[in-house]
Amino acid sequence: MYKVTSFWNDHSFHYDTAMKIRTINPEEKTDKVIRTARRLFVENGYCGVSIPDIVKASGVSTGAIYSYFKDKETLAKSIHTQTIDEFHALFQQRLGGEETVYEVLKTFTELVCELTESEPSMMKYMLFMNHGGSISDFSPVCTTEPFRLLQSHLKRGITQGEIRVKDYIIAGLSYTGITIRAAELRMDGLLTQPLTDISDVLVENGWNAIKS
Amino acid sequence: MYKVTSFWNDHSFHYDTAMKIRTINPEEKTDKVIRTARRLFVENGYCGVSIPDIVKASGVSTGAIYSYFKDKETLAKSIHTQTIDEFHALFQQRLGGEETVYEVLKTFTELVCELTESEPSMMKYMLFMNHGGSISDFSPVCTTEPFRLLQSHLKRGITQGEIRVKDYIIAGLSYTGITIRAAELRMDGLLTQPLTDISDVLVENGWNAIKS
DNA sequence: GTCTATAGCCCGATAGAC
DNA sequence: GTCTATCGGGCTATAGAC
Repeated sequence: MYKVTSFWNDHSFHYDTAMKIRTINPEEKTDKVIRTARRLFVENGYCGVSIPDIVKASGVSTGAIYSYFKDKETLAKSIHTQTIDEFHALFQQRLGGEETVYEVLKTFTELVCELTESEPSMMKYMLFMNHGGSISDFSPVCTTEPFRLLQSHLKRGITQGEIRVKDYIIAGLSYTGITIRAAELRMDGLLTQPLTDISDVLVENGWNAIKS
Repeated sequence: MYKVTSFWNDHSFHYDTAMKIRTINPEEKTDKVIRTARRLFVENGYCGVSIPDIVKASGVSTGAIYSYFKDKETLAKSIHTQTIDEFHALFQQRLGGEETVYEVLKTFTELVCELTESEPSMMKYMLFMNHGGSISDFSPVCTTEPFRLLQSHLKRGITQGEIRVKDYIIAGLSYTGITIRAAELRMDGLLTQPLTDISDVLVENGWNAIKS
């Protein structure tokens, strides 16, 4: 059997009566496996990373990995779900719900810029990870919650006349395309400045692309 | 030994004296292997495609493949080079050399839109193919000739005051980001319209993003 | 629950027939 | 030059000790 637990829960540490740290517990190891595997997957692709590779890089044994995850595909699926959930949580956390469309878009760009610098594995996963059709039922990142949230704000902006582009999908890809492309080039090493230094320009260009 | 020949050369067909078609010759088979492998690579990733897979899909035997290409990596490298050369040739073919910056950018978008519909494997390769670090010295697509050509025109546009954004790299990614994102979403099945139907909108949005 | 060792499979690359 | 058969190696997943 296997189980997939939340990243952050109240079982992350156990102390015995003498307050000495016990053996690292399963939740921590699961987390370590997921983060290590995500980094390796974005670097080498799903098929390019073997379980022995993950064992060596994470320090968690084969047996332990297979006790947490039924198989390699289940591990990949956990990484997928948790990465998107994590991004969505961070995005919602920054949104109070009362913003103008412009402010929501600006928040999106700023988040992507910051995460590209601070959590490159996470952003690389979201932008580059292509499970190569081999794993069938992975929702493309652009159909997931954070992007649907963005789309609902765009629809509002179009209705209210703030946005010139009438199709909300085209408006969305036109705004986000700039931010996403900048993140891609930054992670490919073509942009040498930190993305956080140019997020204002990206917001400005994206908004010019679609505003009325 | 192995050799990599140009896609289009004068040895593609041989006729005997009675004008009956001879056995399919090596150039045709090399081409078939490259195109089949490219399609499989973009679908399943480099590591996700085995030589037996290519043998089955192309109808060319293992022995023949290894006579054209030293190994799997050499085959991948040939695909990479030829795909970029092919795109660059098509791009230059549409440019007379006397265009305004706007016309060059518009030509780029129109080419990407048309190829996304007519040669999806080629565009998928250029946009998605990530050799996962495993193959070391692959130039990222965005550092290759066609993109440098675009950049030289952008520099001119900035100097002449047609473009507001002062950094040519940021101007370039802001314009192309929209076109490229549209191609990505189309190939992921999220855009149902043919890209050729919306290329005017993409040009307009991209130009609005960077124009003075 | 977690370890090591290994079974069984398929891959990349080659050898040798034609 | 092109085929099929095959070798060694490394993979996924499991079995069995602790």
